[in-house]
Amino acid sequence: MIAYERELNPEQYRVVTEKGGPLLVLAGAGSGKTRTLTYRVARLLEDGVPPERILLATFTNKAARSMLCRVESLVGRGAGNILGGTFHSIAHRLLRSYASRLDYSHRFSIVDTEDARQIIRQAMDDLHIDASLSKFPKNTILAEIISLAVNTESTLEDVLESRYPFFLHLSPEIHSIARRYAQKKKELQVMDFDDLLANGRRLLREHPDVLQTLSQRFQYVLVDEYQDTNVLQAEMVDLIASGHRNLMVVGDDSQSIYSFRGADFKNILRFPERYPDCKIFKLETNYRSTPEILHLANLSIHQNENQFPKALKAVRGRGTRPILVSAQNVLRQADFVAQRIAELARAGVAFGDMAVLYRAHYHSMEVQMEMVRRDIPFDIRSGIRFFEQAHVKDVTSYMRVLVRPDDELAWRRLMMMYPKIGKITFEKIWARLSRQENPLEALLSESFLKTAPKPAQAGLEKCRKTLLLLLSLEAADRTPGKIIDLLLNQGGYRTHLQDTYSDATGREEDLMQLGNFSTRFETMDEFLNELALLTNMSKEEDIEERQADRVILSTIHQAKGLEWSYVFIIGCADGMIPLQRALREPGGEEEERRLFYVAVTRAKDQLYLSYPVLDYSRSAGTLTLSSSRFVDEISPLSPQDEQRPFEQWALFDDV
DNA sequence: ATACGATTTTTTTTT
DNA sequence: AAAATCGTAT
Repeated sequence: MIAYERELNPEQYRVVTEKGGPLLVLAGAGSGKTRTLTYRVARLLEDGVPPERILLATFTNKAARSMLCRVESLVGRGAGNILGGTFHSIAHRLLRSYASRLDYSHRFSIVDTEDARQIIRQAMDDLHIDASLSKFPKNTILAEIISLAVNTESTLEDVLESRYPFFLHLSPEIHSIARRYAQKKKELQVMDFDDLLANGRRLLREHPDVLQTLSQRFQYVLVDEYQDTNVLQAEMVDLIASGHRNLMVVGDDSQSIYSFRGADFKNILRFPERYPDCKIFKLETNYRSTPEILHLANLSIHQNENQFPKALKAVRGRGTRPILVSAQNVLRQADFVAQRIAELARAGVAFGDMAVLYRAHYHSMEVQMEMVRRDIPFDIRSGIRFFEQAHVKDVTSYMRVLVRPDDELAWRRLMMMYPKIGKITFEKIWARLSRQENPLEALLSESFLKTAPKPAQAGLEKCRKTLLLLLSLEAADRTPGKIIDLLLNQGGYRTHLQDTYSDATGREEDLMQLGNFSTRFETMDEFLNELALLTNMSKEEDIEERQADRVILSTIHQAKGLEWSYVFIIGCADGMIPLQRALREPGGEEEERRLFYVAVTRAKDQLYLSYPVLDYSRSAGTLTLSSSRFVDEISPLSPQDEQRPFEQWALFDDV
């Protein structure tokens, strides 16, 4: 038995022991939100609720894994039957079982952002819309527009009007592209990320028997990071919880930072309206940060209008005041950060206890270079997602055609790696190939080769050889690891890597890692299907990574939920945070302030805010920047002010 | 006509 | 650093 009363504070204890019904938990930063949630699940299990009747929706796969892990160690037995994961992965699992209900093959596959953009580009080609001629939005932007319309459940016009007014006059064309895109996805039997949610909800909405089964099954539904849900996700949750109405949502409206992908923190603000009988709990005791850091955080977030009133209460003793550093330029800023990190390290602080946070990846360029120069070990929570890198997509496209010979996107990628096969030649080859019962077998036949355009034949022959090589593997041996090995050593892919990239060795190592990673999956099919939903090779799980003592460089978004003793927020200039571009969005300033709040509340002991006074950009030349409005609006009136939230330092070269 | 290499631009955040 | 675009070679 767990000694709940001793291990939890009274706020948390009340939440954990509350019986059932709709519950809204407003959990401030560092208030033990995850702890509360895991103890609650443990408590349910101890009360005899079967694990398979609990649904736990989280924001990232990592959060789900670590939470279930903690639950298991609490109750001392497997909690593996709990359905836990991101909304996308939960929807994915439902759709695998019920795909036929929505007129999809149960073998549908998932396309990632890049694939989706490709399909949209094809849709534009089909409609003879040339993006380069007029000032027509590029496929990337179109993908965003279409996605946002789905996720906010609004019309394309609404999205255009609020976020892209300068494209409003093109709405008929954009509509036809969207329609064509949907049609193509259907033909290819693929779903994009948004389809997973939209179809997941459709399944529950339109198939009462499915809803009946699922809503009866899930006796308890728990949702983490509720402030970041969008309309589709919120409704899915409502539907699934409709059977037993034991719905607990946990979140912090002040940390809602994902509106760019449709998240609507009105879901959390209006939860009490949707569930008038709900009970509201607040967790406001902060165990993480010093009172000085919390003072700054509270001052900042109080500038926002739309929120539940709240204030974090510190339990820790006094620390040092945060410091605002104005540096002459980005190089000086980088120099300061690296210098300070080196000093702290010499004073005995572990590298792993320090982090540098920023609004956008490119803000960190100079810091990265300076860290390399000084030999400071660091890890970038990189912007480029592992599974989206070119070499990973290259090798997985071979796997894809083996599993699904009609996978056009995979074929396209695969063939275009060979010489003399570009966009047009591929179209020609595919026009013939796709008519065949099994494109893979057709390609392997000698006779097919002759029908291909002359210049491409040599490349195609190589392609054929490589595929034959892969097919020569025994079915049981046809694993991702083995395929990668063959491609590198006999398929000529190693040469291709070396010819194409300067960092070929690093990429080769990535591929070995990918091979290792794939062994977690039972079948190659499963591996490929899950791939699109993964962002990173869960570094937390690798023991090596956990022990690695490195400074973390991360965007604020990716830092959510994490904490460090020493935190440097760089680029605290107006235009960087708040980011100029984000201010144009409706509600942009408040969202950016929440982002700032998230960044500030990551720090446990010491917080440094820094900004460059001069910045250089190719388009605008040299610019003078001023400190962020988020800093200015809480600035002390005088340096003697006892309540001042930060000290000020200035770093300029001697003149 | 097509591929491919050189050149230019362009960066928010993520499932 | 990667993608989009442009110009040239085949």
